[in-house]
Amino acid sequence: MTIKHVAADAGVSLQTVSRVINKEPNVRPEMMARVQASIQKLGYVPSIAAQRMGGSRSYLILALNDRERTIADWRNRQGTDWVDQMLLGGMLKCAEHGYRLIVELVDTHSDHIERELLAAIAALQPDGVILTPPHSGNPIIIRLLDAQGIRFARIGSLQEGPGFTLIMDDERAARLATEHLLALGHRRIGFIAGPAEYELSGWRVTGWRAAMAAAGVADEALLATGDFSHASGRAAAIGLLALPDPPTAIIASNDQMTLATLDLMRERGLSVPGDLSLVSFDDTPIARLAHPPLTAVMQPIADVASRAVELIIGDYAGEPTPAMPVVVPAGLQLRQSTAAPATRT
Amino acid sequence: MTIKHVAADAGVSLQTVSRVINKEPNVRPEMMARVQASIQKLGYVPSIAAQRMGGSRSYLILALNDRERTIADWRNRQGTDWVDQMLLGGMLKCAEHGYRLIVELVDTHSDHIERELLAAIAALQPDGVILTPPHSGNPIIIRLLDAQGIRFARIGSLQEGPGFTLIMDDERAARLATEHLLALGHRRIGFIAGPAEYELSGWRVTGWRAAMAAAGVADEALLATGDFSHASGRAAAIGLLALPDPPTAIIASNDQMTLATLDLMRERGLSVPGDLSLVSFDDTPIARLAHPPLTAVMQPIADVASRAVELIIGDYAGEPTPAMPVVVPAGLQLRQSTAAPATRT
DNA sequence: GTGAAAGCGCTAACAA
DNA sequence: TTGTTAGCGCTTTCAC
Repeated sequence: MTIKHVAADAGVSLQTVSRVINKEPNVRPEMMARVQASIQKLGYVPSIAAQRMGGSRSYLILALNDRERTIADWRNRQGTDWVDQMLLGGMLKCAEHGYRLIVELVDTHSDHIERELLAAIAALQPDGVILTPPHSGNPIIIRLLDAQGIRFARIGSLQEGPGFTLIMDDERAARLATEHLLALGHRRIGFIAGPAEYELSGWRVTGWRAAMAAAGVADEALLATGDFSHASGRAAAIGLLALPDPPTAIIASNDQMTLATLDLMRERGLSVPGDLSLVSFDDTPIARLAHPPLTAVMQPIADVASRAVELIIGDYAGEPTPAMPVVVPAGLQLRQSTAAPATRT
Repeated sequence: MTIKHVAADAGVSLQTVSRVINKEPNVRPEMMARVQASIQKLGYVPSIAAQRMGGSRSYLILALNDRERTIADWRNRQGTDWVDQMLLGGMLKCAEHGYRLIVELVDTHSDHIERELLAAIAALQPDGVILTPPHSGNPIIIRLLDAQGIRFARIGSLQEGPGFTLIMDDERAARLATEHLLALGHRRIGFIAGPAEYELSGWRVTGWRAAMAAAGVADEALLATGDFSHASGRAAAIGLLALPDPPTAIIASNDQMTLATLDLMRERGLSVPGDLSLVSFDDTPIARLAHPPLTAVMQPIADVASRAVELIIGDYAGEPTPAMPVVVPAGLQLRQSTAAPATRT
């Protein structure tokens, strides 16, 4: 079934069929109806390879993820569902417009990152690329994509430069989380930050700092840093709890580090939220399956991915570009890991 | 960068470059080296769209999943990582061979399933399709793929017919699980089966039945059925526990139903494994994050997906086809939800 | 062992 | 508004 069959069946030229397929103007309604009837009847669907060859779009969008971290998450099976949420939001939005989303893994730290990316682009010739952290802040990738003239969306990066930028308002989310704890009566609220490699690590710290300062209880000693791993979260928690005036609540920058803190408390025979309130970031399945279920900042990954696809596709239709960055609000999911602090003696 | 540039740079014809790319014979080693040097130098990567247009492969493999169930899993965020494991095994294996894996969602119950599938095939012209349950047992899909002459692998189906078939040895796994409980001293072992729509539901029951019969403790009253949902698992568990001679252990056919049973026990103030031993199926993240962590049958989804890709790609190279079905062993992961039964008074 | 030709299914630029 | 022509980058004939 090719465009030729349709043209023959409808008694028109190839070009007219092509125009109908691509919703181009300058086709009489009756012609259009006739062509569409033939398309329907013959079950014709254009080959994207041929469309691509003809100089049109490839209807392919690449979702670029960090290879090492993604594979580690898949192997660990700890419930990290970043990729699933990307697919939920991105793939479904793609499907609405006849696009496909292809997940591609690329090494961030590799020196041949350019080769890898160029190879993927040359092979697939995607119409757009979605960058996730830490790729979204990688100047090499950004420059390369820009030079190639490929539209791309950067999720979780505010770095200046070309491409659509989308963030989940981490700063505000961190402030909300902190204010929630302050409202419960906490004054010593520790914060376990993520690695500096991720821009959002800084935003989250900023939000916490702002809320603490506003409440007049700021103390940089309450800030620790991890690298998103369980082990690093544990180490950070140990440090915070060893302070002369330890926190009564801790916010950790992802679920793994929060869980590490929870495990540590359990080991020490202490209770959450009795002895320590805990707020997590990301709200992957692990947060709701923990005991107690964790109060957590929900990352609207599916929404952001969906918006990213819209931006990439919408651009083609000549739609106006919204102001950057596009901010998708993150919410605080209250669960059972937060409570008023125990009264000190 | 096209094949032309390479040909010009190497001082050979297009055809020779093409031969080198496709590892065809009849190219002198020195020619080959020269061409490869040019390819390397220019960073040339063939366009898969053009390759496809030229009558060659598309280097695309479709992973067909059930739309409704997959989207529900993504939205629920309960840690079901079937798609991730498919990607882990399938996508990485694809990457090794220059292929891409595209996840495609299709309605099983839809009457326009043929239209959906044909559209995807016409658009992408994939070199192969991987079918997962319940698609893998769907005669309409199987017939259609066969008629289209597309290679396909069916995971989790033993139904006769064309295509490669792969199973995870559910029957043996169920037997192992049952024998584990028997060895612990259990005699009343309940089984919550999955819906008949999934062939593997039956295999699991068969394994349990065989082990129970071999031990001389078979009792069909101990068999209940659910539909893989939490609610159905709960209902099934309630039924089993209400028996005159209730089970001291229950095996449920997936993690959701096992967790429902665990929740039920907790509600009733009973302990696992103290009052009831529990064995789960699938071993998604939820199983290891439960309290207590669940002894579970691990589904080697990544391995199976990897094998499926190998079969599809390998076939092209003229490799001999292994005997069907390809059986990938499933193991039993021992955790803390199983123990010897409490002694009856 | 190598090269020249034709054609895959589609779209862009042009002409009518 | 419609049809015609050329060409996208590659692989397949088929000659040499």
